Amino acid sequence: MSTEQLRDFDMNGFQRDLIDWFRENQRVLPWRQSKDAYRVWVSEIMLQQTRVDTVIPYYLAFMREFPTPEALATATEDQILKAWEGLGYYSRVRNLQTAVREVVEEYGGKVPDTREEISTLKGVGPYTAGAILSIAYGKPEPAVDGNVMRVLSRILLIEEDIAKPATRKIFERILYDLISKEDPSSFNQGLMELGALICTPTSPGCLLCPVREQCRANHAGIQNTLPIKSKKKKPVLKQMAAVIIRNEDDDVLIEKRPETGLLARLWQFPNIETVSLANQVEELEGVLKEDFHIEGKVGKPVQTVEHVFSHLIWRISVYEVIVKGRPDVESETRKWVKKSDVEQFAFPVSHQKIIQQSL
DNA sequence: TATTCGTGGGT
DNA sequence: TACCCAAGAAT
Repeated sequence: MSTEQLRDFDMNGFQRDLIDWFRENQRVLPWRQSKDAYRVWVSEIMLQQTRVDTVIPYYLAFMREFPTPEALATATEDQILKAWEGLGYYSRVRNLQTAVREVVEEYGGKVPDTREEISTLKGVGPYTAGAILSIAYGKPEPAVDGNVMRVLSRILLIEEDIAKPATRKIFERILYDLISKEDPSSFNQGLMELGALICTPTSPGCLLCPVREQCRANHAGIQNTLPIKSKKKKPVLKQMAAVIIRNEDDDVLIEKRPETGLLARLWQFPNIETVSLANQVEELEGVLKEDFHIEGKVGKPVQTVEHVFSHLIWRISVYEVIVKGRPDVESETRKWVKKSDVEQFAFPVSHQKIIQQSL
């Protein structure tokens, strides 16, 4: 044991109390019914920056539709995006399929069990690698997520800024010493479970904590001031105009978003970012004329949808244009679909709202 | 390293 | 309301 932060720390007592607590108090969750590496993998990808309660129904449906690496490897992109619709961070599922295909082709369908190999897979970063290795394969590898940094900041009284990328490595180094070598799975999951149920961001339940005796922050009475975390900047507001182009036969025009970037390859209603709210109608009509060769007045917005992302806000004024027949605007990324068929396509939540209210 | 990538729930 | 937050990774 050479880690400075672990001097005079009761490692054995901490491991024992944490693991005993986890074995007794862990939640019953779908991905805990087996330690199959593929199932663990899917759950860990879904759980990135996403709450357990949100993930559960998606996980159950996803495993029913893609029960094996082979099933996911052979699915279409439209299928996997539809399965992910509403979960957010859609590159997760595209990366997951890319990685699963590599596992099928290069590893005979068996998820690799070394950090070196598993870390080469798309979408598998330091946390996910450690989670799969410890939970599925019982290896003593750290899995440092937000819970772990918060919990250990308090337990060991560490005042590094956990918002900084470099801080994660500090915890990883500590954990290579601190992690239980007998049950790395319960130890890692126990840290996260403790963070989720007891050692919460605000008002931690120290009176119920199984490791309060080992907690330096609790002894010092400063558990509410940890962890140290610098603040993020506010999201930028973007004024948008979207248009529902439809005809008298319930045909609707939709388009596919660009290959990369925000909401990549999801479907949407044609829309633009407008320079000014005052001239929004003119801007939209100009684009309809030049880009779609559709003449006509868009009138007043039929609804306004606001959607908040991590780093920006869309305030969307939704217009409607009725056309005759099906103007020939189709291409690789634009198509006419029956209103009743729209549900087959994967849309971002902001456009799901448009569908619900106006379609 | 800082930013880009969603969404919904909690306070 | 206006934040903050959640089992992060890619760029």
